[in-house]
Amino acid sequence: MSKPKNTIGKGKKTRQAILHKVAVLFNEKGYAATSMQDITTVTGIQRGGIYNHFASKEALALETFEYARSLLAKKLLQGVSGQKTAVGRLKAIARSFAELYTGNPIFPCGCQVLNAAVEAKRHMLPLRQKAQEAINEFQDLIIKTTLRGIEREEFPESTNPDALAIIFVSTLEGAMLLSVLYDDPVYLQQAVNHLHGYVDGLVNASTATALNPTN
Amino acid sequence: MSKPKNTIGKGKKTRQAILHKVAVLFNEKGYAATSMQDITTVTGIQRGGIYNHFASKEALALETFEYARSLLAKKLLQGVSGQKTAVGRLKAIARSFAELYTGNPIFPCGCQVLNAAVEAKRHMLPLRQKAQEAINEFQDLIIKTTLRGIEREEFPESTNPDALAIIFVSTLEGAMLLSVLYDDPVYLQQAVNHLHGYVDGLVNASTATALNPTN
DNA sequence: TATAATACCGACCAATCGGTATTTTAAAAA
DNA sequence: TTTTTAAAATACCGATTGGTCGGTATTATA
Repeated sequence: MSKPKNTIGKGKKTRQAILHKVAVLFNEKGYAATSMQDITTVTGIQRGGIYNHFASKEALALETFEYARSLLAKKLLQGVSGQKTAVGRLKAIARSFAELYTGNPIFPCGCQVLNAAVEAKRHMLPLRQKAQEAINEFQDLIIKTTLRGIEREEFPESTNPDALAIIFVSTLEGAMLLSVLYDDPVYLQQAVNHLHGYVDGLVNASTATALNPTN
Repeated sequence: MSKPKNTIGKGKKTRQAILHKVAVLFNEKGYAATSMQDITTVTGIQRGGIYNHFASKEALALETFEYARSLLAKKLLQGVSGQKTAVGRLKAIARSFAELYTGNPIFPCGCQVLNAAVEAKRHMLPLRQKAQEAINEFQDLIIKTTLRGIEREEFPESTNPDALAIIFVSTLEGAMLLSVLYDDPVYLQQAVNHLHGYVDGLVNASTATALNPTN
Protein backbone atom coordinates (compact mmCIF):
# COMPACT_ATOMS: atom_id res chain seq x y z
CA MET A 1 0.00 0.00 0.00
CA SER A 2 2.72 2.43 0.90
CA LYS A 3 5.82 2.98 -1.10
CA PRO A 4 8.61 3.01 1.46
CA LYS A 5 10.23 5.76 -0.65
CA ASN A 6 13.93 6.32 -0.39
CA THR A 7 13.50 8.07 2.93
CA ILE A 8 17.04 9.26 3.33
CA GLY A 9 17.70 7.88 6.75
CA LYS A 10 15.37 7.30 9.63
CA GLY A 11 18.34 7.37 11.92
CA LYS A 12 19.25 10.81 10.61
CA LYS A 13 15.86 11.95 11.76
CA THR A 14 16.41 10.91 15.35
CA ARG A 15 19.94 12.21 15.13
CA GLN A 16 18.56 15.65 14.31
CA ALA A 17 16.04 15.35 17.11
CA ILE A 18 18.83 14.53 19.54
CA LEU A 19 20.87 17.48 18.33
CA HIS A 20 18.02 19.91 18.84
CA LYS A 21 16.92 18.70 22.25
CA VAL A 22 20.43 18.42 23.60
CA ALA A 23 21.34 21.85 22.20
CA VAL A 24 18.53 23.26 24.31
CA LEU A 25 19.62 21.26 27.32
CA PHE A 26 23.28 22.21 27.11
CA ASN A 27 22.33 25.85 26.73
CA GLU A 28 20.20 25.71 29.85
CA LYS A 29 22.42 23.69 32.16
CA GLY A 30 25.85 23.96 30.64
CA TYR A 31 28.00 21.13 29.37
CA ALA A 32 29.66 20.01 32.58
CA ALA A 33 26.48 20.09 34.64
CA THR A 34 24.58 18.00 32.12
CA SER A 35 24.87 14.24 32.58
CA MET A 36 24.24 11.49 30.06
CA GLN A 37 21.32 10.60 32.31
CA ASP A 38 19.84 14.04 31.67
CA ILE A 39 20.35 13.51 27.96
CA THR A 40 18.54 10.18 27.93
CA THR A 41 15.69 11.79 29.85
CA VAL A 42 15.25 14.73 27.51
CA THR A 43 15.64 12.72 24.31
CA GLY A 44 13.79 9.60 25.38
CA ILE A 45 16.67 7.55 24.02
CA GLN A 46 18.88 5.34 26.17
CA ARG A 47 22.61 5.52 26.51
CA GLY A 48 23.38 2.98 23.82
CA GLY A 49 21.19 4.77 21.34
CA ILE A 50 22.91 8.07 21.92
CA TYR A 51 26.37 6.61 21.57
CA ASN A 52 25.29 5.00 18.34
CA HIS A 53 25.02 8.48 16.87
CA PHE A 54 27.78 10.35 18.69
CA ALA A 55 31.22 9.17 19.70
CA SER A 56 31.32 10.92 23.06
CA LYS A 57 29.68 13.54 25.20
CA GLU A 58 32.18 16.09 23.99
CA ALA A 59 31.56 15.24 20.34
CA LEU A 60 27.87 15.68 21.01
CA ALA A 61 28.56 19.07 22.55
CA LEU A 62 30.56 20.22 19.54
CA GLU A 63 27.87 19.10 17.13
CA THR A 64 25.05 20.70 19.10
CA PHE A 65 27.00 23.94 19.14
CA GLU A 66 27.46 23.82 15.38
CA TYR A 67 23.79 23.00 14.93
CA ALA A 68 22.64 25.91 17.07
CA ARG A 69 25.14 28.31 15.54
CA SER A 70 24.03 27.72 11.97
CA LEU A 71 20.38 27.89 12.93
CA LEU A 72 20.81 31.20 14.74
CA ALA A 73 22.98 32.62 11.96
CA LYS A 74 20.26 31.78 9.46
CA LYS A 75 17.62 33.50 11.56
CA LEU A 76 19.79 36.56 12.00
CA LEU A 77 20.46 36.91 8.29
CA GLN A 78 16.76 36.55 7.57
CA GLY A 79 16.11 39.62 9.69
CA VAL A 80 18.73 41.60 7.81
CA SER A 81 17.94 40.52 4.26
CA GLY A 82 15.19 43.09 3.70
CA GLN A 83 17.45 46.07 4.16
CA LYS A 84 19.20 47.78 1.28
CA THR A 85 21.21 50.55 2.90
CA ALA A 86 24.18 49.88 5.14
CA VAL A 87 22.55 51.94 7.88
CA GLY A 88 19.42 49.87 7.62
CA ARG A 89 21.37 46.63 7.64
CA LEU A 90 23.40 47.56 10.71
CA LYS A 91 20.28 48.56 12.57
CA ALA A 92 18.61 45.34 11.50
CA ILE A 93 21.53 43.32 12.79
CA ALA A 94 21.09 44.76 16.24
CA ARG A 95 17.31 44.40 16.16
CA SER A 96 17.43 40.89 14.80
CA PHE A 97 20.00 39.78 17.34
CA ALA A 98 17.83 41.05 20.15
CA GLU A 99 14.81 39.25 18.73
CA LEU A 100 16.69 35.96 18.77
CA TYR A 101 16.65 36.04 22.55
CA THR A 102 13.39 37.84 23.25
CA GLY A 103 9.92 36.40 23.61
CA ASN A 104 10.05 32.68 22.93
CA PRO A 105 13.62 32.05 21.82
CA ILE A 106 14.56 28.83 20.05
CA PHE A 107 17.19 28.23 22.69
CA PRO A 108 16.30 29.63 26.10
CA CYS A 109 18.91 30.81 28.58
CA GLY A 110 20.89 33.04 26.31
CA CYS A 111 23.40 32.92 23.50
CA GLN A 112 25.12 29.59 22.87
CA VAL A 113 28.27 31.38 21.79
CA LEU A 114 28.56 33.38 24.98
CA ASN A 115 27.72 30.36 27.11
CA ALA A 116 30.25 28.21 25.30
CA ALA A 117 32.90 30.92 25.51
CA VAL A 118 32.45 31.14 29.25
CA GLU A 119 32.45 27.41 29.90
CA ALA A 120 35.31 26.51 27.56
CA LYS A 121 38.06 28.77 28.73
CA ARG A 122 41.14 26.63 29.28
CA HIS A 123 39.74 23.13 29.01
CA MET A 124 37.50 22.14 26.10
CA LEU A 125 39.68 24.05 23.68
CA PRO A 126 37.82 22.75 20.59
CA LEU A 127 34.61 24.34 21.84
CA ARG A 128 36.44 27.54 22.66
CA GLN A 129 37.74 27.64 19.12
CA LYS A 130 34.26 27.16 17.73
CA ALA A 131 33.06 30.06 19.85
CA GLN A 132 35.86 32.20 18.46
CA GLU A 133 34.92 31.29 14.92
CA ALA A 134 31.28 32.12 15.58
CA ILE A 135 32.18 35.57 16.88
CA ASN A 136 34.54 36.06 13.95
CA GLU A 137 31.67 35.39 11.60
CA PHE A 138 29.44 37.85 13.41
CA GLN A 139 32.11 40.52 13.40
CA ASP A 140 32.82 39.96 9.71
CA LEU A 141 29.19 40.54 8.89
CA ILE A 142 29.29 43.88 10.65
CA ILE A 143 32.64 44.88 9.22
CA LYS A 144 31.63 44.09 5.65
CA THR A 145 28.35 45.90 6.05
CA THR A 146 30.18 48.94 7.35
CA LEU A 147 32.74 48.87 4.53
CA ARG A 148 29.89 48.77 2.07
CA GLY A 149 28.39 51.76 3.84
CA ILE A 150 31.64 53.65 3.36
CA GLU A 151 31.73 52.72 -0.32
CA ARG A 152 28.17 53.91 -0.70
CA GLU A 153 29.16 57.11 1.07
CA GLU A 154 26.65 56.57 3.83
CA PHE A 155 29.51 56.76 6.32
CA PRO A 156 32.57 59.04 6.21
CA GLU A 157 35.90 57.57 5.17
CA SER A 158 37.20 57.99 8.71
CA THR A 159 34.80 55.36 10.02
CA ASN A 160 36.57 52.42 11.62
CA PRO A 161 34.70 49.19 10.77
CA ASP A 162 36.67 47.02 13.19
CA ALA A 163 35.95 49.33 16.09
CA LEU A 164 32.29 49.49 15.18
CA ALA A 165 32.09 45.71 15.05
CA ILE A 166 33.65 45.39 18.49
CA ILE A 167 31.18 47.86 19.95
CA PHE A 168 28.26 46.10 18.32
CA VAL A 169 29.22 42.63 19.49
CA SER A 170 30.24 43.74 22.96
CA THR A 171 27.10 45.73 23.60
CA LEU A 172 24.75 43.10 22.23
CA GLU A 173 26.35 40.15 24.00
CA GLY A 174 26.61 42.08 27.25
CA ALA A 175 23.01 43.21 27.09
CA MET A 176 21.89 39.70 26.26
CA LEU A 177 23.64 38.46 29.36
CA LEU A 178 21.79 41.01 31.48
CA SER A 179 18.44 40.22 29.90
CA VAL A 180 18.95 36.55 30.70
CA LEU A 181 20.23 37.25 34.20
CA TYR A 182 17.23 39.41 35.10
CA ASP A 183 14.78 37.70 32.75
CA ASP A 184 13.90 41.13 31.37
CA PRO A 185 14.18 42.20 27.71
CA VAL A 186 14.72 45.84 28.61
CA TYR A 187 18.49 45.47 28.55
CA LEU A 188 18.52 44.18 25.00
CA GLN A 189 16.07 46.86 23.94
CA GLN A 190 18.19 49.57 25.46
CA ALA A 191 21.26 48.19 23.71
CA VAL A 192 19.46 48.22 20.37
CA ASN A 193 18.37 51.82 20.94
CA HIS A 194 21.89 52.79 21.81
CA LEU A 195 23.40 51.13 18.74
CA HIS A 196 20.76 52.65 16.47
CA GLY A 197 21.61 56.08 17.80
CA TYR A 198 25.26 55.30 17.44
CA VAL A 199 24.89 54.38 13.76
CA ASP A 200 22.79 57.49 13.13
CA GLY A 201 25.52 59.53 14.75
CA LEU A 202 28.03 58.22 12.24
CA VAL A 203 25.81 59.27 9.37
CA ASN A 204 25.11 62.76 10.51
CA ALA A 205 28.56 63.72 11.65
CA SER A 206 30.87 64.45 8.78
CA THR A 207 33.68 64.50 11.34
CA ALA A 208 33.26 61.24 13.20
CA THR A 209 35.63 61.48 16.12
CA ALA A 210 34.34 58.61 18.19
CA LEU A 211 35.55 55.89 15.87
CA ASN A 212 38.93 57.23 14.87
CA PRO A 213 41.73 54.76 15.45
CA THR A 214 43.14 55.69 18.82
CA ASN A 215 45.75 52.98 19.20
CA MET B 1 61.71 34.26 71.94
CA SER B 2 58.59 34.86 69.93
CA LYS B 3 55.38 36.05 71.41
CA PRO B 4 52.70 33.94 69.81
CA LYS B 5 50.51 37.04 69.97
CA ASN B 6 46.78 36.67 70.04
CA THR B 7 46.76 35.79 66.36
CA ILE B 8 43.06 35.79 65.85
CA GLY B 9 42.73 32.37 64.37
CA LYS B 10 45.28 30.37 62.47
CA GLY B 11 42.46 28.43 60.95
CA LYS B 12 41.02 31.67 59.65
CA LYS B 13 44.26 32.19 57.80
CA THR B 14 44.03 28.91 55.93
CA ARG B 15 40.36 29.57 55.41
CA GLN B 16 41.21 32.78 53.59
CA ALA B 17 43.88 30.96 51.59
CA ILE B 18 41.33 28.36 50.56
CA LEU B 19 38.88 31.07 49.54
CA HIS B 20 41.40 32.83 47.36
CA LYS B 21 42.79 29.78 45.62
CA VAL B 22 39.40 28.23 45.03
CA ALA B 23 38.02 31.54 43.77
CA VAL B 24 40.71 31.48 41.12
CA LEU B 25 40.01 27.85 40.33
CA PHE B 26 36.25 28.26 40.04
CA ASN B 27 36.73 31.25 37.79
CA GLU B 28 38.99 29.27 35.49
CA LYS B 29 37.13 25.98 35.30
CA GLY B 30 33.63 26.80 36.40
CA TYR B 31 31.79 25.35 39.38
CA ALA B 32 30.42 22.15 37.88
CA ALA B 33 33.64 21.20 36.14
CA THR B 34 35.68 21.63 39.31
CA SER B 35 35.89 18.57 41.54
CA MET B 36 36.77 18.39 45.22
CA GLN B 37 39.86 16.56 44.00
CA ASP B 38 40.88 19.67 42.05
CA ILE B 39 40.30 21.73 45.16
CA THR B 40 42.53 19.56 47.32
CA THR B 41 45.23 19.78 44.65
CA VAL B 42 45.18 23.55 44.35
CA THR B 43 44.93 24.21 48.08
CA GLY B 44 47.24 21.45 49.31
CA ILE B 45 44.57 20.50 51.84
CA GLN B 46 42.74 17.18 51.85
CA ARG B 47 39.01 16.70 51.68
CA GLY B 48 38.45 16.51 55.42
CA GLY B 49 40.34 19.72 55.95
CA ILE B 50 38.24 21.58 53.41
CA TYR B 51 34.97 20.35 54.87
CA ASN B 52 36.17 21.47 58.26
CA HIS B 53 35.89 25.04 56.97
CA PHE B 54 32.97 24.84 54.54
CA ALA B 55 29.75 22.90 54.80
CA SER B 56 29.53 21.89 51.16
CA LYS B 57 30.92 22.50 47.71
CA GLU B 58 28.06 24.88 46.99
CA ALA B 59 28.64 26.82 50.20
CA LEU B 60 32.27 27.12 49.20
CA ALA B 61 31.22 28.43 45.80
CA LEU B 62 28.96 31.07 47.33
CA GLU B 63 31.67 32.24 49.70
CA THR B 64 34.34 32.38 47.02
CA PHE B 65 32.00 34.46 44.89
CA GLU B 66 31.40 36.88 47.74
CA TYR B 67 35.13 37.03 48.45
CA ALA B 68 36.00 37.82 44.84
CA ARG B 69 33.15 40.29 44.46
CA SER B 70 34.15 42.43 47.42
CA LEU B 71 37.80 42.34 46.41
CA LEU B 72 37.04 43.46 42.87
CA ALA B 73 34.60 46.11 44.05
CA LYS B 74 37.27 47.53 46.31
CA LYS B 75 39.78 47.66 43.47
CA LEU B 76 37.27 49.33 41.19
CA LEU B 77 36.39 52.02 43.70
CA GLN B 78 40.07 52.72 44.27
CA GLY B 79 40.43 53.57 40.61
CA VAL B 80 37.50 55.97 40.79
CA SER B 81 38.26 57.70 44.07
CA GLY B 82 40.63 60.27 42.61
CA GLN B 83 38.03 61.83 40.36
CA LYS B 84 35.95 64.81 41.40
CA THR B 85 33.70 65.48 38.43
CA ALA B 86 30.96 63.09 37.39
CA VAL B 87 32.43 62.91 33.92
CA GLY B 88 35.78 61.98 35.35
CA ARG B 89 34.24 59.38 37.62
CA LEU B 90 32.27 57.72 34.85
CA LYS B 91 35.32 57.56 32.64
CA ALA B 92 37.34 56.18 35.54
CA ILE B 93 34.74 53.47 36.11
CA ALA B 94 35.16 52.21 32.57
CA ARG B 95 38.95 52.46 32.69
CA SER B 96 39.21 50.85 36.09
CA PHE B 97 36.91 48.00 35.11
CA ALA B 98 39.05 47.27 32.08
CA GLU B 99 42.20 47.30 34.20
CA LEU B 100 40.73 44.66 36.50
CA TYR B 101 40.95 42.15 33.68
CA THR B 102 43.98 43.38 31.76
CA GLY B 103 47.62 42.53 32.31
CA ASN B 104 47.91 40.28 35.34
CA PRO B 105 44.41 40.12 36.76
CA ILE B 106 43.77 38.89 40.29
CA PHE B 107 41.36 36.34 38.88
CA PRO B 108 42.23 35.13 35.39
CA CYS B 109 39.61 33.98 32.91
CA GLY B 110 37.28 36.93 33.17
CA CYS B 111 34.66 38.43 35.43
CA GLN B 112 33.33 36.24 38.22
CA VAL B 113 29.96 37.89 37.97
CA LEU B 114 29.55 37.13 34.28
CA ASN B 115 30.87 33.60 34.73
CA ALA B 116 28.53 32.97 37.64
CA ALA B 117 25.59 34.47 35.78
CA VAL B 118 26.17 32.13 32.87
CA GLU B 119 26.66 29.00 34.93
CA ALA B 120 23.82 29.59 37.39
CA LYS B 121 20.86 30.10 35.14
CA ARG B 122 18.13 27.77 36.34
CA HIS B 123 19.92 25.63 38.86
CA MET B 124 22.12 27.15 41.55
CA LEU B 125 19.63 29.92 42.15
CA PRO B 126 21.49 31.30 45.18
CA LEU B 127 24.53 31.98 43.03
CA ARG B 128 22.37 33.52 40.34
CA GLN B 129 20.90 35.85 42.94
CA LYS B 130 24.35 36.87 44.09
CA ALA B 131 25.26 37.66 40.51
CA GLN B 132 22.16 39.81 40.22
CA GLU B 133 23.06 41.68 43.39
CA ALA B 134 26.59 42.28 42.14
CA ILE B 135 25.32 43.77 38.90
CA ASN B 136 22.79 45.83 40.84
CA GLU B 137 25.60 47.29 42.87
CA PHE B 138 27.61 48.11 39.76
CA GLN B 139 24.62 49.74 38.08
CA ASP B 140 23.81 51.74 41.19
CA LEU B 141 27.31 53.17 41.23
CA ILE B 142 26.88 54.37 37.66
CA ILE B 143 23.36 55.67 38.21
CA LYS B 144 24.30 57.64 41.30
CA THR B 145 27.35 59.08 39.63
CA THR B 146 25.22 60.17 36.69
CA LEU B 147 22.56 61.72 38.93
CA ARG B 148 25.28 63.65 40.65
CA GLY B 149 26.47 64.81 37.26
CA ILE B 150 23.00 66.12 36.49
CA GLU B 151 22.84 67.92 39.81
CA ARG B 152 26.22 69.49 39.14
CA GLU B 153 24.93 70.47 35.70
CA GLU B 154 27.60 68.52 33.91
CA PHE B 155 24.87 66.62 32.11
CA PRO B 156 21.54 67.96 30.78
CA GLU B 157 18.36 67.19 32.69
CA SER B 158 17.22 64.92 29.88
CA THR B 159 19.97 62.44 30.60
CA ASN B 160 18.67 58.99 31.50
CA PRO B 161 20.87 57.48 34.24
CA ASP B 162 19.29 54.01 34.03
CA ALA B 163 19.86 53.78 30.30
CA LEU B 164 23.42 54.99 30.69
CA ALA B 165 24.09 52.36 33.34
CA ILE B 166 22.73 49.61 31.11
CA ILE B 167 24.96 50.68 28.24
CA PHE B 168 27.98 50.90 30.50
CA VAL B 169 27.52 47.47 32.05
CA SER B 170 26.54 45.78 28.80
CA THR B 171 29.44 47.17 26.84
CA LEU B 172 32.03 46.49 29.51
CA GLU B 173 30.89 42.96 30.29
CA GLY B 174 30.56 42.11 26.62
CA ALA B 175 33.98 43.48 25.79
CA MET B 176 35.48 41.66 28.73
CA LEU B 177 34.05 38.43 27.39
CA LEU B 178 35.66 39.05 24.01
CA SER B 179 39.00 39.97 25.54
CA VAL B 180 38.98 36.71 27.48
CA LEU B 181 37.80 34.67 24.50
CA TYR B 182 40.55 35.98 22.23
CA ASP B 183 43.08 36.65 24.99
CA ASP B 184 43.46 40.18 23.62
CA PRO B 185 42.87 43.40 25.60
CA VAL B 186 41.95 45.37 22.49
CA TYR B 187 38.24 44.67 22.97
CA LEU B 188 38.20 46.16 26.44
CA GLN B 189 40.26 49.10 25.28
CA GLN B 190 37.88 49.78 22.42
CA ALA B 191 34.93 49.60 24.79
CA VAL B 192 36.56 52.10 27.12
CA ASN B 193 37.22 54.46 24.21
CA HIS B 194 33.65 54.14 23.09
CA LEU B 195 32.21 54.84 26.52
CA HIS B 196 34.53 57.79 27.03
CA GLY B 197 33.34 59.28 23.77
CA TYR B 198 29.80 58.53 24.75
CA VAL B 199 30.10 60.39 28.04
CA ASP B 200 31.76 63.33 26.30
CA GLY B 201 28.88 63.38 23.86
CA LEU B 202 26.45 63.82 26.70
CA VAL B 203 28.35 66.81 28.00
CA ASN B 204 28.67 68.67 24.74
CA ALA B 205 25.18 68.11 23.44
CA SER B 206 22.67 70.27 25.20
CA THR B 207 20.00 68.22 23.45
CA ALA B 208 20.92 64.67 24.26
CA THR B 209 18.63 62.57 22.12
CA ALA B 210 20.36 59.24 22.43
CA LEU B 211 19.42 58.67 26.03
CA ASN B 212 15.87 59.87 26.05
CA PRO B 213 13.40 57.36 27.41
CA THR B 214 12.07 55.60 24.35
CA ASN B 215 9.87 53.00 25.94
C1' DT C 1 9.53 -13.72 1.44
C1' DA C 2 14.65 -14.07 3.20
C1' DT C 3 18.71 -11.37 4.25
C1' DA C 4 21.44 -7.76 5.57
C1' DA C 5 22.01 -3.46 7.87
C1' DT C 6 20.77 -0.18 11.00
C1' DA C 7 18.80 1.61 15.40
C1' DC C 8 18.07 0.93 19.93
C1' DC C 9 18.02 -0.99 24.59
C1' DG C 10 19.57 -1.96 29.23
C1' DA C 11 22.69 -4.27 32.11
C1' DC C 12 27.21 -3.48 33.31
C1' DC C 13 31.99 -1.43 34.00
C1' DA C 14 35.81 0.95 36.43
C1' DA C 15 36.42 5.45 38.01
C1' DT C 16 35.12 9.34 40.25
C1' DC C 17 31.76 12.12 42.49
C1' DG C 18 30.49 14.92 46.96
C1' DG C 19 30.35 14.04 51.63
C1' DT C 20 31.16 11.80 56.52
C1' DA C 21 33.24 9.67 60.55
C1' DT C 22 37.33 8.94 62.77
C1' DT C 23 42.00 9.40 63.87
C1' DT C 24 46.25 11.90 64.07
C1' DT C 25 48.64 16.17 64.59
C1' DA C 26 49.42 20.76 65.90
C1' DA C 27 48.34 24.84 68.23
C1' DA C 28 46.48 27.44 72.41
C1' DA C 29 45.31 27.69 77.21
C1' DA C 30 46.10 26.25 81.85
C1' DT D 1 54.76 21.00 81.54
C1' DT D 2 49.82 19.16 81.11
C1' DT D 3 45.35 19.79 79.42
C1' DT D 4 42.24 21.30 76.16
C1' DT D 5 40.85 22.53 71.74
C1' DA D 6 41.10 23.19 67.04
C1' DA D 7 42.80 21.72 62.41
C1' DA D 8 44.29 18.61 59.11
C1' DA D 9 44.82 13.82 57.27
C1' DT D 10 43.03 9.31 56.49
C1' DA D 11 39.89 5.89 55.34
C1' DC D 12 35.69 5.10 53.69
C1' DC D 13 30.61 5.54 52.09
C1' DG D 14 26.73 5.23 48.69
C1' DA D 15 25.63 7.35 44.50
C1' DT D 16 26.60 8.74 40.03
C1' DT D 17 29.76 9.56 36.29
C1' DG D 18 30.91 8.74 31.07
C1' DG D 19 31.31 4.89 28.36
C1' DT D 20 30.98 -0.24 26.61
C1' DC D 21 28.94 -4.32 24.86
C1' DG D 22 25.99 -8.28 23.66
C1' DG D 23 21.62 -8.87 22.24
C1' DT D 24 17.21 -7.46 20.07
C1' DA D 25 13.91 -4.96 17.69
C1' DT D 26 13.15 -2.34 13.53
C1' DT D 27 13.97 -0.95 8.94
C1' DA D 28 15.79 -1.20 4.30
C1' DT D 29 17.39 -4.07 0.30
C1' DA D 30 16.30 -7.84 -2.68
